[in-house]
Amino acid sequence: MQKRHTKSEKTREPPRLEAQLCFAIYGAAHAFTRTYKPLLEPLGLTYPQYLVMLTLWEEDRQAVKAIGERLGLDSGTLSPLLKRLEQAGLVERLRDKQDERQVRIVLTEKGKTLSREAAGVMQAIGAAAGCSLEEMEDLRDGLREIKGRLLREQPAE
Amino acid sequence: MQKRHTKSEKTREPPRLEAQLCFAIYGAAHAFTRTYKPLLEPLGLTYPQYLVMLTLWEEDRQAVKAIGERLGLDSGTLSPLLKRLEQAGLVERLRDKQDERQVRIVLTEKGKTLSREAAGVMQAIGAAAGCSLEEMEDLRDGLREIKGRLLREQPAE
DNA sequence: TAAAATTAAATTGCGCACTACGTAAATGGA
DNA sequence: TCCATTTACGTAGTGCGCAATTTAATTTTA
Repeated sequence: MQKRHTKSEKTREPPRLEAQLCFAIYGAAHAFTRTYKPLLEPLGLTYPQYLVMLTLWEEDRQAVKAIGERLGLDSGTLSPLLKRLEQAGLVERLRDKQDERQVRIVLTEKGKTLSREAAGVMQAIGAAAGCSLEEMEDLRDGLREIKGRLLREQPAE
Repeated sequence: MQKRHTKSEKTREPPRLEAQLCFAIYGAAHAFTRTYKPLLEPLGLTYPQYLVMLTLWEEDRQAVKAIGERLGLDSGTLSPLLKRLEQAGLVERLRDKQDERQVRIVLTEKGKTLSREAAGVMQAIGAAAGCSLEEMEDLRDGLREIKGRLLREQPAE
């Protein structure tokens, strides 16, 4: 497959595979967001907003922290994002009565209704990816695996 | 490696799997950038900057457009990024004499030297991911595959 | 109970990433 | 030659994503 090295520099040995994996994961992630973008536009959602809505459709009234743990995002990212969802009328942000440090994110009726429309998005993605369910499962598992290993190495900081 | 095929793929039932794949790719991409971040910090590079440098170490004097095609980025993203690399003294931006629309990105000595230091980063990533070469290859190929399908569906817009 | 430590969100600042738009240089007719 | 079109970059505005700091509420400890 490779044809154009050993030209002038042979100093570089095999960073190629590592680099290729970098490019692959980077490109695949962007490919996902690009594919979703036109599908989500009619719903008025960005891709990260869609992911937040997915977690809320699974479980309503979550605290910001819980959403952040699910998606690997912190309050610096979520606070403004959730405010935009609130402005769009999809969620409300309510202080927890028991622990007033927490803000619970609650779906509005409009937010709940949106999940029906979003069902079509999921179908479309499956079609665009041209994946069987087993392919999706394999990829999901492979990604979870490498993600898990990457994140477990570091936290011992 | 994969043995997870519990046949019975007709269960078109839940959006769960689609959601899980979303979360997986999203999380894995972020896990990559987070793992790289502390390793790249001593080099003064962000992850996207590192990817740009990788392409330049493979081939110097590329035009902005060529780099963009390699990484799937456009000039709106690359122009400010390349300016920061220039300010860091790693590259120069030179107008092409033959076609003055193009700006060629040229490694400085400092930029070339940096590739030696970066070699250590690549080792560290392999270790952090705990991956064999085959695993990395499999994942790369799976990602390329799905990315290719995603991007080929859309452009017929 | 008061002080200290911990925790949850929000805020700030910087760097991507994309869309839309603008400028200038090359190109391709008539 | 002229002029419309295409191409290569750049800028502006919006929205993530993260680190560091701040504010406020809760828990711990003395």
